Amino acid sequence: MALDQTQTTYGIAELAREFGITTRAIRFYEDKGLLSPARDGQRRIYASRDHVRLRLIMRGKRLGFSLDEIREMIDLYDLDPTEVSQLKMFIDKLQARREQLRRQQDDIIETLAELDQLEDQSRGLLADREARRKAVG
Amino acid sequence: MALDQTQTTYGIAELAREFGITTRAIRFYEDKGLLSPARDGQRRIYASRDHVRLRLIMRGKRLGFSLDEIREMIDLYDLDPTEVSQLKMFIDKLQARREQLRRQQDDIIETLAELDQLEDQSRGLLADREARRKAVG
DNA sequence: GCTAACGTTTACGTTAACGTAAAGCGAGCC
DNA sequence: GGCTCGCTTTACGTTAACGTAAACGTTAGC
Repeated sequence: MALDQTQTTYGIAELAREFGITTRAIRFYEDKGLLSPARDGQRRIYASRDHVRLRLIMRGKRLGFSLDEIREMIDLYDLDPTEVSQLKMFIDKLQARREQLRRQQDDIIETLAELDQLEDQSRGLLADREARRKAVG
Repeated sequence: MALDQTQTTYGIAELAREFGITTRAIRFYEDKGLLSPARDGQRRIYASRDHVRLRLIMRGKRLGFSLDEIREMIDLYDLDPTEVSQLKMFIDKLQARREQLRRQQDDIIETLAELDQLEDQSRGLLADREARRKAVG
C-alpha cells in the first residue's frame, strides 16, 4: 500500500496547452520567481501547487497586474507567519491590494454603465435605419 | 453678450499636475492618437474634451488596458454612425469589451474573497500571539 | 540507427510606454 | 540685454514581458 497522494504532475508543454500560453512564458515566470518546479534530471516537473500558481498568475494578468505585483500577491498565500511585525506588514499589504481592487471595481462599473448607454444609442439608430429602409424599400 | 461657452482650457503642465503624470506622457498619448489638442503657435491647448479623454485614459490604465485598447474604447465614444454595417461592428465591439470587463469583475470578486480569508487567518494568528504575550509577560 | 517529439540552455530581438537629455523658442521681468 | 520659465522638437535610453533562433540532450517508434 504505497502512498496514494493525488500525485498529479504536469509537463511544461501540458501546462502551456492548458493555459494557452507558450513554454517560453512558463520558463520566464520561473526566472522571475513565480514558479519553482521540481526536476527530473533536467526536465521540469510541475505539481498541483504550480498549477494553482499558474492559475493565479493568469488571473493577475487579466487584471492588468505586473509580474512583480503578481509575485507579491502569490507570496502572500504561502507565507509562514513567524514575526508579528511581518504579520502586521502582511495585513497592510492585503489592505492595499484590496483598495486597488475596489477602485478597479468602481472603474468597471462606471465603464459598463457608459457602454450600456452607448449601446442603447446605437441600437436606437440601428432600429431607425431599419424602419426607414422598410418605409422606402 | 459674447458667447459664454464654458471656455475652460488647460496647459500641458496643468493637466500633468492634475492627473499626476508627466508632460512627456501626455505628448506620448498624443503621438499615439489618444489626444489631439488645439495649438496656439507651437503650444498645445487642451479643451474640456481633452480633459475628459485624459480621464478615460487614466481609468483604462487602472484597468490594465493597453493604450491601443484604450484608444479603441475612446474612439467608440465619438463615432459618427453613418454606415449600418459599421454600427453593427460597433455593437459587437461593445459586447466584447463588456465580456472582458465582466471577467475582470469575476476575477476581482474571487481575489477579494481570498484576501478576506487570508486576513482572517492572519488576524487570528496575531490575536493568538498577543494573548500568549500577555499570559507569559 | 535514424528521425520525430519533447525538452533543455544561451542569447539576441521586439514592442509598449514612457524617461531623460539636448538644444531651441517666446514671454515676462529687472 | 540677459535671465528665467514654460513649452517645444528630436532622439537616444530603459524596463517588462516575452518571441525567436541556435545548438544540444533523451526517450519512443519504425
